[in-house]
Parts: sequence; C-alpha cells; structure tokens
Amino acid sequence: MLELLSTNLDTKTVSFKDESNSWHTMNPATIKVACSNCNLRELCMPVGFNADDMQRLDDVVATRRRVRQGEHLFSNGDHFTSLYAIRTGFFKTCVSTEDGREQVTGFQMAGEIIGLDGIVTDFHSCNAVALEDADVCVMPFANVEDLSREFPVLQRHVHKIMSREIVRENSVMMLLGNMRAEERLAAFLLNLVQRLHARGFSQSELVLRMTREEIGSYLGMKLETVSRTFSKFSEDGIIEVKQRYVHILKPDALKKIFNPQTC
Amino acid sequence: MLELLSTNLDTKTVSFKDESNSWHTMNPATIKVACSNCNLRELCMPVGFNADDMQRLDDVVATRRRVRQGEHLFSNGDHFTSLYAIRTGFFKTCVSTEDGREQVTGFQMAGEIIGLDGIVTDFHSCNAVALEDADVCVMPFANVEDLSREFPVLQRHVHKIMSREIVRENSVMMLLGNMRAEERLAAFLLNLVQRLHARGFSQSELVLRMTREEIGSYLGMKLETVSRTFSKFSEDGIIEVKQRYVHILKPDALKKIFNPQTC
DNA sequence: AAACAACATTGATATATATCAAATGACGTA
DNA sequence: TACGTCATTTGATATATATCAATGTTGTTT
Repeated sequence: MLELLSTNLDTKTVSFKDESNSWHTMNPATIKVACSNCNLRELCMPVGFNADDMQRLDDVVATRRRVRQGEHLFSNGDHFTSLYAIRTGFFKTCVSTEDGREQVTGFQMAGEIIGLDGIVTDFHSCNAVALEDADVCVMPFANVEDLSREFPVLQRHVHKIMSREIVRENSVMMLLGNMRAEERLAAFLLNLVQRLHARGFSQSELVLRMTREEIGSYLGMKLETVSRTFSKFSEDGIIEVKQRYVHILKPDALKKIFNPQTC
Repeated sequence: MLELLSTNLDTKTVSFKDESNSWHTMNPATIKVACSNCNLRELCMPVGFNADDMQRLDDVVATRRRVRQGEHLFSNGDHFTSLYAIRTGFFKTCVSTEDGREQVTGFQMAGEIIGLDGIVTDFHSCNAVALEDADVCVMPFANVEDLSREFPVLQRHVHKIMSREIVRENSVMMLLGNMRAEERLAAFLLNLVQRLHARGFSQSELVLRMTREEIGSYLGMKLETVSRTFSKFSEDGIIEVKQRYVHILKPDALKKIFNPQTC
C-alpha cells in the first residue's frame, strides 16, 4: 500500500512515496485512497479492526472523486455502482416531482455516506449536489458487499449506516408531519451544530452551506418563513444571524423550542 | 425439516408430519417455520435460490409470533434482536415526541419486513402496532447476518430491503413537504391498492385497516381534513367511500391528482 | 467604481388546513 | 334491545404559513 503524505485540493494533486521510497504526484481521481490513513476513518468506517484487516479494508475504496460546488455527484436515474464517503465538502440530496417541485431529503457532511438510495433498483432515485467543492471516496458497492461477507464488523457497519438513515428519515417525518416552523428550524440548527461539533467545529457557531430556500425545502416551509423564523430567534436573543453565519447564544432555549418536555 | 401442512390461526395450532410420517400439532410460537414452503416467500425472501440453499435459508426464521390487534410487536426503547416478516395482518409503525405527539411512519402488510430501525443502536426507536390480528416470522438479526455472509443473494436482498425503505421514506418526505391534502391522500390510496394488488387483492377495492386519524398522522394532516378529502373525492365521483371500505372508480383521476404531469 | 445577479429580509394580504363543536353512524356488550 | 364507546362526518371559525411585492445585502463582473 502506498503511503499518502499530503493532498493539495487546489491543484488536484496528491503526493506520496512508493515502496522504494521515491516521490510521486498524481491526480486524486486515479489514486487509491487508504482508509487506514484517513483521519475520518472513525466516522465512516468501523472501529475494532486490527492492522492486517485494516489493509484489506483499504480495498473497499477504489478512487476519489472531486465534485465542484453546484455539480451533481449522481442524479436521479443514474446507474448505481458505488456508495460515496464524503471526505471534504457538503452535499444536499433531493428528490423532485415531474412538475418541478423539489424536496431536499438531507444535508451531508464529511464522514457521511451517500448513495444508499441506489441499491434497491440499481438506479439512483435522488440527486446528490455539492453545496461547496467536495471530495469523496468512491466505494464500488460490489467491493463493499464482497468485503462485508469476509468481515462481520464491516457488514455490521454497513447495516448500521442504512438503519441510521432510516431512523433519521423517521425523525424528519416527525418534523414535517407534526412540528411548527419554529420547532423545525430549532431542530435543524441543533442537529447541524451537533454534527459539526462531532467533527471538531464549534458547538455554538456555524456557517450555513445552504440557502434559505434549501433549508425551507428540507423543512417543508417557504424561504420567507425560514427567514422570518431566523429573525424571530434573533429578536428573542436565542441566536445571532448574519446571512449564512449563525451563532447560537442560548442552546437551551433552542432545545426547549424543539422539545418543551425535557427542558 | 418438518413439512408444514396446515395452520389454524384461531386455535393457534399447527399440524405437520415428521420424518416418520406421523402427525403432530403444536403451538406456532414454538415451531420452526419453513420459508421454503411459505407462499409469501417471493415477497420477503430472495429468489434464485436452489433447493439446497433453500433448506439453509429456513434457518433464518427462528419462530413465529402472534400479535393481537392493538398489541405492540415492539416498542420504542425495546432491545433489538430480530427483524420481523409479516405473514398475516397489518401493522403501523410510529414515533412519538415527549409531549405525546405521534407520527405514523408507515403501514406494513404481509410479506413486508419491520424492525430495521433497531439495527443502528440495538434499540428500537419506533413502535410497531398490529392494526389487525397478525402473525409474523421472527428472524433473529444474528441469523440474518450469519447467513448473509454465506449467501450473497440473501445479502443483496437485505441491502435492497433497507434501501427500499430509505427510498420510500424519501417519497413520504416529498408528500409531507410539498404536497397538498388531496395529493397526499391520492398518493396514499394509490400506494395501498398497488401493494394489495401485488398480493392478489383487487386493484380497485380495499378495506382500510387504519382510522382517519392514523391516515392523517401518516400524511401530516388532521383527521377532519382526511375525512373532508375523502368526501371531496367521493363527490367528484373518483371514489366510493363507506367508512373503511373504499372503491376506486377513477384510478386515472387519482393519478392525475397525485401527478398532473404524467397523465 | 458601477452594475449586476443571487440571496435575504420584511411587510401586506390570501388561503389551506387546523381547531372547535355538534350530529351521526357503527359496533360491541350488558 | 338498549346503552356506551369510538370513529366518522360536517359546519363555522381561527390561524399558521404561503403568496405577492418591495427593499436591502453581498459578492462578482465589467
């Protein structure tokens, strides 16, 4: 296995040493990525692997792929071949009706897996769009299945990822079916910072990667309502908002709005 | 493997012959169910198994379990051990908030699998409630995983089931986030008859197993709105409704309401 | 620096659905 | 059969959010 030493996302090059210790530089689309060296490993890959297994696990990932802001990683109707682990960047997934209405079904960040929708029919049924320049690990699903049969811990991991997505969607259904605008936005903000915090970012400050319209689409409300609700929270001193920048001043107040009982 | 010859759900007994051809009767909770003989096999188990594999596949199912109307198959917080394949009966799954609001996340019928929500945390995060007396195959998830590693076709089947659930929830999110009451109810009715038809029932007539309130909870509307929308469809000559009985007179009109573009 | 495009905010008004309320119907049980 | 309970229907009114419209902000292009 090659040792990955540095990546330069701007020049799209990767530097590494081979077995004979000589230097190479190549395009990331053509290199093999080593999960064993990846600092996101504990987010997208199972723990409890020994060093030898870890080498085998690297075989899951075929290549990396760079997706520029606004580009689709995959689209509705595309043939399904791979799952994608996000290394850097931020995505939205969305479905749309014949008459052009769009529903954002999720926002995904580093360490999260997208593409699961394609397994059932071998075709993707949603779109994955980069909301900022992104870099993903391409994991051909055939590899995932082959190695899952060999490594129970990987098999279990894949099952958990799919189950987690089902449970997440259950709670979005609860948001959409039962909650009012303020509750939806509070839940959304709390969920985002919680995930960002798990990745080493601030617990109280964040920069939104999506527009008010995309937030609204996800939460089943119009962009004006999203904006008004932000303003309401701001007037109440719960958050500080400046366009995409949000500072959560009173996390407990947000939690109370989302879930009045447990606070 | 014992040969299952008849079941009497009322007396909770099962009759079968053993290897020496002598008759036995026993409680279904204690017997081993044979997928190889089950007429729902093509709904909940993979196709393309040879006879030998089929025998092994029977090992997935440990027992059967009977659930009376109104009873929970599992509840939020229960330890997760098994998936359940519905043999007979009808279920709803639902999540609820601390303050008692309930969101129905799905309705499940014969041949469908429930319990996937429990995989990620080893605890169930929703409730599965029988809307009529039901009979399920208990499939300990450890068995499913063990046999999945051995049989790629079963592994693929499990992945497809989970992916299908993700895709289904995506389209429910579209319903809840973007559709109006009439569109939601039209989509709901079309989906129900389509699934019933796949099970040999009528394409145009159905008996609802759930209340107006449960339909409303699933579709994010109040029971009064569900009732009014039924009445509206009825006045328009699209359906005939008498309490739980629904006769779809103009399926194309329903499809047009749901999706004006493709009709 | 000016002009432009995309996004966000805010106000006025409309509307779909919720809420409240009453009557009716279905069903199990005493 | 009568009673009580639960589900459903229907009407009148309230309300949260959508819609329409104007203005402000930010960042980019010329």
